[in-house]
Order: sequence, then C-alpha cells, then structure tokens
Amino acid sequence: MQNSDLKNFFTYSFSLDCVIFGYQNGKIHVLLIKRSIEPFENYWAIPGDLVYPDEDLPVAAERILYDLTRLKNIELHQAQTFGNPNRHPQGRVITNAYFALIRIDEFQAEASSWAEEVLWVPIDEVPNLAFDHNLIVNSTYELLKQKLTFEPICFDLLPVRFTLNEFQQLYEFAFDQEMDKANFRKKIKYIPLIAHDEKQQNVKHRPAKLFSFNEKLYHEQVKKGIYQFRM
Amino acid sequence: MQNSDLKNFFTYSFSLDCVIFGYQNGKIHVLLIKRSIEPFENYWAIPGDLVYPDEDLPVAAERILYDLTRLKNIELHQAQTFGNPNRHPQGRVITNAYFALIRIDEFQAEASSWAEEVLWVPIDEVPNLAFDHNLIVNSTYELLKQKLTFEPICFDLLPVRFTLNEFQQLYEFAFDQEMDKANFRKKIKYIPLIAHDEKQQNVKHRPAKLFSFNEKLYHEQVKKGIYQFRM
DNA sequence: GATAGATATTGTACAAATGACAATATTTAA
DNA sequence: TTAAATATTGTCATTTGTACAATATCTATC
Repeated sequence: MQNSDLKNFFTYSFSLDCVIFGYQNGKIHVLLIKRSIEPFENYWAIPGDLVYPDEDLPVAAERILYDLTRLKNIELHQAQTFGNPNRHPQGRVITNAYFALIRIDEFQAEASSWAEEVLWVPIDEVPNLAFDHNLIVNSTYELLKQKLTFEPICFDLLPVRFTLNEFQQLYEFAFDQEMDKANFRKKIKYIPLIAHDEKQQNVKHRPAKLFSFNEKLYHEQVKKGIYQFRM
Repeated sequence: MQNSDLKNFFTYSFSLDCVIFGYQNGKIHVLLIKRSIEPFENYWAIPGDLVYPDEDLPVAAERILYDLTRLKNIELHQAQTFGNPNRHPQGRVITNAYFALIRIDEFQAEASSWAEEVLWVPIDEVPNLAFDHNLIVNSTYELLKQKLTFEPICFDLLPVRFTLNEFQQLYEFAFDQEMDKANFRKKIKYIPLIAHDEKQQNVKHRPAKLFSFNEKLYHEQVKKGIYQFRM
C-alpha cells in the first residue's frame, strides 16, 4: 500500500477487533497483546487491525487474529460495532468486534507482527487498554453471557469429547448456578449429543462415558424448526 | 463534499440501514422506501445511507431515518454489521443495521429526500429488495425475536393501556404460536402489570379490563435480582 | 327488562417438567 | 475382596403446562 493510499484509507477506515475468551481452571480469561506501534505504543490491547478493502469480515477476523497471535482454526462470532468518532486518535475508524471461546490449553498463542507480547488475563482483572478496548471487552462479555443461553457455543469450551460432569461444571460456571447431577442430565435431554463407547482415562474412580455435540443433527433439527437450543 | 472527496469516500465507506418493525392489526410489518436514485433505482429498500465522517452511529441512525421517512423520537437499537465486499455494486460499503419497534398508527412515515415512497409491508410479504437488504431484514427479524424473549420490548408495540387479549395476540404473532386464553394468563402471571379500573370502549360485547406494563416495578425487581423477564 | 349473542374471565383435571433426595453401578486402589 | 470415589439411574412430591369446560359480564334487540 502506498503512502498516499494509506492516508486516504486512514481518514475513514474500518477495523476489526477480536475478543478471545479462554476458559481454564474454571475461569474466563481474555487474550491481550502488547502494542509495539503507535498509537498507544506499549499499551495492552485486544488483537485488532484494519480490514482490507476486498476482504469479507469473517475472513478478516481470522487473518487478523492469526497475524497477531498465531491462533487459527477458531470459530469467531460477530459482536457489536463501535463507531464513536473519537475512538481512534488518528482518524475515523469504525470497528466491529468479533469474539471466540476457546480452551486455553488447546491453543498456543504467540506474539507476532506488531504484537510484542500476548497475555491471558482473567476477565475481572483486565487492565487499562488502548483505545476503547475496555468498553469492547465488557460489552462483548455481556453479549457472550446472553449468547450462551441461545446458541450452543458452550461446546467451544469443552474438549471434543467430554463427560457430562465436565459439561455440568461449565454450565454451573457460565450461569453461576449449582445444579443436581441427576437433574442436569434431565435438563440436557434434548440437546443432540453423541454417546461414544469410549470412556474417560486415567481417573482413580469409575470412568465416565464420553459424549460429543452432534453438530450435524443439531443443524438439521434447527433447519426443520423442531428444535431450538436453550440452556 | 467535493467530488474528489466523494470518490475516496466511496471506495471505502460505511453506511447504516434501519429496520423499522411496525405492529398493526396483529401483524408485524417492515418499513420500506422506494429508491429514486442509482444504484437500484426504483427498487424497494430499507432506509439507509452513508454515515458522515464525524457522526456517531446512534446519531447517524436517527438522522438517516428522519431524512428518508420523517420518523423521529424512535428508540433505535444496534443489530448486526454486514460487510461482504460485493454487497454494494459501486464499491466497498460496510453497513451496520439498526432496528426499532413501533406501533404504526402512532407514527406518520412520509417519503423524503431520495425516498420516493414509503410502504409498510407485512414481514412475510417483503419483496425483493435492493442490495442485500433481504438478508438484513431477515437477520434482524431473528434478532428481534430473540430480544423479545428476554427484554420487555413487546410493550413498545402495544397501546399504553391494553387488554390481555391484545397482549396475547402480539405474543402469538411474535412467536408464531397459538395459545389458550386461560393458559396465556397463567404464563404472564409474574410480569409486573398494573390492572386499571378502566375498560375497553366501543365493543359489541363484554369489554375487557385494561392493563399497562409496570415499568417502575419491573426495573426495581430486575435491580434486586428477584425477577428476570422471559416470554 | 328479559334474552340471545359475543367475548372476558376463571376453574378443573390431567400431563409433563422440575427439584430434592436416594439408590444402585462401575471403576481404582489397597 | 473390600473400601473409596464418582457415575448413573430411580423415586416422589411439587410446580408448571395443556386442554377443555364453566361461569361472568357486557351489548343489542325485542
């Protein structure tokens, strides 16, 4: 990109910021990067950058996340758009937040490009961030909590094959609500799960059966209108 | 705006489209305008236009809606952002949808600016629209239905004082589900309503009691955490 | 002012879902 | 073989949901 182009681009441009929520030890974290460039050099921020002129938003989300953190194969979901005219000190930059939920230990984040460091920080210990990124993180966290009720994104936080107890623990954490084991199993009766023959390994007690989310059946049922996910 | 500016602006710009849902005679409608300008001249579309470089999004939403339809004092809510690179034939235009819910008979929509006509069309009879506006309308309608479940925005669609039957009709339409009268009354048992002494007027049968939504009590209960609205 | 017509409002009985608690089953470790 | 640990299933009272019926109250008409 030439300098003159950059100038025009930057008087009115569109960026995309990724709020990556990571689950570990029963806690939700957010992935931050340290900026090595102006503006807000040396500030912590969420990974984000300008969208290319010919790039679709979901593609941009993946590219930007990979460029800055080397994370890939993560399903990103659209969140809110933030367009305050003063949110970026160098010009009008409207930004669209995308978010994802991952298990921290299944991925390896590495600083790349102009990201100097990466850091997982618990959601309730987020420091002062660059731009309006605190607003973006908080708003997106609220949205996440709502979406957990209506969309089966909780499975992003579980291993592909999980025990019903793991599922229940996640539920209890996400909705901050304890639940009886037997009753939890009744509650999820209609969620399309695949029961495998395989069992939990290396536990000092009766191993639990492993399940996985039946994504194909889920989409079929939703399409037919015979099922709507609700936690 | 000068011609050269316009050119740069238009190679990469940001617009805002308003999905205005209107309720009348037990049906949800969408407000359309007929475009008198290219591209998509003479096509029906939802009211939308470019956001000014210094304009915040909520302000732009109000301005654009007023410019094209003369509607004002309507509470607009942000919905999704649509950024497919080919969605606009003349360049890259990313657009952010905003939506609102109103009672059609309480407002007067009038074509203005480059809108040649305005039209309320039932949600299930929306014609082929300009750009990707069918996608925007459908996605936003899904979002609306989700929000109706968790937030008491349905009362925006009812008269301030309404009968339980009116309320039920709205429910049945919004969720596309018929319901027994007696059972509907049980279902809404915990929704904070004020029962007035006043009754329905000018009907040829036993008039129904009038109710209104107890917004004050609702907010108090939500604040205390003793109640969460759910339809 | 009595009665039919229309819709509002309330009641009942059964089915299904929920919640608290208990019982049984399967594995490891000793 | 038995204890320890957790998985899984079962029971029953309570609440909520559903279908249907009964009663109440108003208007219109004679």
